[in-house]
Parts: sequence; C-alpha cells; structure tokens
Amino acid sequence: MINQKPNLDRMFHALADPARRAMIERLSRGPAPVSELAKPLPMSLPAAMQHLGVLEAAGLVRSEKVGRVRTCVIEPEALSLAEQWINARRIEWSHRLDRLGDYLKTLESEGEPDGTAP
Amino acid sequence: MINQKPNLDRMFHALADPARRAMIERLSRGPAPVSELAKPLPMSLPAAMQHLGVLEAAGLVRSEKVGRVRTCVIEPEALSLAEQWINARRIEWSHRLDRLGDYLKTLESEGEPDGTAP
DNA sequence: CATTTATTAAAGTGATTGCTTTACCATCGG
DNA sequence: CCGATGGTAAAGCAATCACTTTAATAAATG
Repeated sequence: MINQKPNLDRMFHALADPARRAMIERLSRGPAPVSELAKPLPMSLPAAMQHLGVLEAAGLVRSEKVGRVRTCVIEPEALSLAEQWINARRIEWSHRLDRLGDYLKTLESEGEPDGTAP
Repeated sequence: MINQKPNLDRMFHALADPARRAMIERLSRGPAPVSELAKPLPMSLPAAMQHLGVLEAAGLVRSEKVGRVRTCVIEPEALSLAEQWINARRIEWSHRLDRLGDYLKTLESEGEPDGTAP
C-alpha cells in the first residue's frame, strides 16, 4: 500500500489514448480476441497490438493465447487504483473546504474585530 | 453530454506524470503560487511551468496573476469527468457479470440437457 | 500437404514530450 | 532609481510515441 507511482503513470498514460479507451470499453462488455479489438480502430493490426501491449503493461488487461487466437479480458481491480487516487484528491479538497468553512464561521461568531472594512 | 473525448485525452495525459500529480496533490490542500508548486520538484522552474500549462489545458487547474505572483487553484469538477468514465466502465462490466450469472442460473435450472460431459 | 487465418517480430519515421539553458519583463522593497 | 524576486518566452535536444510496412510464425482448414 506504500508506493505504486509507476503503476499510476502507466495507468493514466494507458487511459490517455482514445484507441486504448475504446478497447477497454469493448472489453468491459466481455472478452474478445485481438482481431476483434482491432477491427473498429482506424489503424493497422500491429498498431492495435502495440496499444494492447500498453494496456497489459499497465495491468488493465490480461490476455491468453489458445490455439492461434489470443483472448483478452479486462482486469477490473486495476481501474480501481486510478479511482482511488482521484477519490483521495476529492477527500483532501473537501477537508480543506471544511476547514475553510470552520474558519469563516469562527470569524463570524467572534464579531469581526476588524478586517472587513476597506 | 455528447462528446468530450479530447478532454478525456488531455485529462488522463495530464494525470500520467508524477510531477503533475504532485502539483494537483499540493493544490488539493489549497491554492499556491507557481514557485511553491515548483519548489519540491526536481526540475527547473520553466519546466514546472510547462507542466502547469498542461494541467490548465486539461481544465484541471485554473490560475490568476495578481501583481507579479500567479496563484493556482484546482478545478474539482474536472476530475469528476475522469471519474465518470471509470465508473461507466465499472457499471458496464458489472452488468456483464449479472448477465453471465443469469445465464449460468438458466443452465442450472434447465437440468443440463447436454454440454457438461467431455 | 497447401492455404488461409490470426497473430507477432522488426525496423523505420515523423510528431510529441519533457526537459534544459538563456534571456527578458514586470513588480516590490527599500 | 536599483536590485532582488517571481514569472515568461524562446529555442534546442534527447527520448518516447504512435504509427507504418514488411516479413515471419504457427494453428486451423480443406
């Protein structure tokens, strides 16, 4: 639970590309072979393959080859790592807003000794 | 609500760098001038400035210059865009698991006409 | 065995990143 | 006014990215 910064790097980087997000969107509706992931994308199959490599390196996708077809599935827990980071931010700034609210309330109930007039 | 893909691109890309995430982490605890954001980072001030530019372009940070100091604040709603995308994925694959469960239950209650033996 | 099908390996290319250094500009404090 | 402070603009550079084409491999299919 200590340090997974590099994972976050890879993760967000992986999500920063529309083709890769499209792949994840497809996979979140069920497993698919490489060629099916590549079909809707406006690029060559090797290019799609490289994107898949990025997704796997980020831990977002797992794949297994059976016969000559490689089937890909999402790794749902991986996404939650990114989510955790975002949530942590939200918690931090909501705490900050709480403290700000407290401070303003303090000012108010102390009868404003000074500072509001120009 | 139609199409904000390019925003998502910029967004995730912005989050994919540890220096930029550090800036956001700092800003989620309150506003700060550019130089304070840059201080803990292992790079020159212009470099930090460029990171800040990326964050602003992604809509994650807003900044205003007063006198000679530019003060930066986070734009909390922006992060929720990324969060929405992640949540949408989760919902999709949980629906998929529901359907899978239903299917398995159907098989079970139909008394397996065939298909389980090798 | 000969083909097709599905994937992969390899190498090359132009564009984009993430920095750097250098120089410049506008305050602010005396 | 003068120097220090805080921020910018600009240019350049090595590394990485997102592709491409070409060629190889390995499992199905006839």
